[in-house]
Amino acid sequence: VAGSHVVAVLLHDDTSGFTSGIVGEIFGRPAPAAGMPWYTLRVCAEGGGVTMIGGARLRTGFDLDGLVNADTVIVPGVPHMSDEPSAAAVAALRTAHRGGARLVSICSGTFALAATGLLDGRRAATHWAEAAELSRRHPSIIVDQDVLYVDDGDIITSAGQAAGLDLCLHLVRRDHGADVANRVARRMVIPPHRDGGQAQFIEAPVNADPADDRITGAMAWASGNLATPITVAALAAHARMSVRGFQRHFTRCTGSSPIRWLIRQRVHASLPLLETSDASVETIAARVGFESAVTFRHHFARLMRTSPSTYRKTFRSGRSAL
DNA sequence: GGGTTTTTCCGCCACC
DNA sequence: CTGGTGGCGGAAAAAC
Repeated sequence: VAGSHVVAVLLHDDTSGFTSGIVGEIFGRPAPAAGMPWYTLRVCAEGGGVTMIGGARLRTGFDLDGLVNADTVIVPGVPHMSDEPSAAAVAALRTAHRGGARLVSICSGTFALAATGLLDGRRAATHWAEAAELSRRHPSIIVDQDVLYVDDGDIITSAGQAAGLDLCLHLVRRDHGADVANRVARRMVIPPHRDGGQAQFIEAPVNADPADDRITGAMAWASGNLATPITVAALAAHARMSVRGFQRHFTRCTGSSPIRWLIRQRVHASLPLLETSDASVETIAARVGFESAVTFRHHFARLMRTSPSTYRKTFRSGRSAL
């Protein structure tokens, strides 16, 4: 598509403004750098308007026709989204998908995508409290309860309302690279990437475990010192725990083991370097804390499904026209 | 790519 | 008895 990438957000009654606001903040604001291809946002609703939580009414600039020729269609969740969406909305989503649009849902918006049948046999995420209901209604969908979002190529689903933020940043990363996504994240004053499970949010988010502070403290220390070799023993020492206890607490509050988390951090830190610097792969490997380039390539390939050098080439040769 | 060494993981048990 | 902690050792993974 020449020119601007069209993002259509499809609202439903009882929208809170929060999720649609996320979409607006990321896709509705100007590009982080002048002159680059960016997004055009269309806010759409069946009938040209929706009710909002608290009794407000929102009139949108587009009806379902706003989905026509969109490159991305985003459906934010609302309470009771699990009610069957209208036939017209389902048809519009199907048509958009057939026309090449990627379909995106936030939180319970996944139910609307599920109603199109396009998710059958594929992996999807939704809010943890509604995962069971989604499985019951659409048994062929593989509901992943352990992630913030699932990117299945042309269909991308996210777990909770705030996970929609992670997902939208992920889309920017996919379209324009990690460096641009990081700049958008910085503008919004949020961390550029959150890892892993919603598991950490499921159990007792209210009763904060004092051990979590020591874990996050160790994580912060590691993030700031990625360039140096870091052992699990050193992390445990920073958390003032035994290695065994540290591993236990880390997996509980993070959903992944310490070393896996660390490797992800290192790979993520390498992305902007690959995109914007001319440093060799070896140099970058060292800068993000891998002891050898071989190890770096190994983990990069496992997580990104490409090699560091082809990743670099992809973002050098104007992939952002997507 | 395959083999060796080192590190991490995790079940188990003992302890508080 | 419950619920958390540390240490040990074999299995698995990572680094070389």
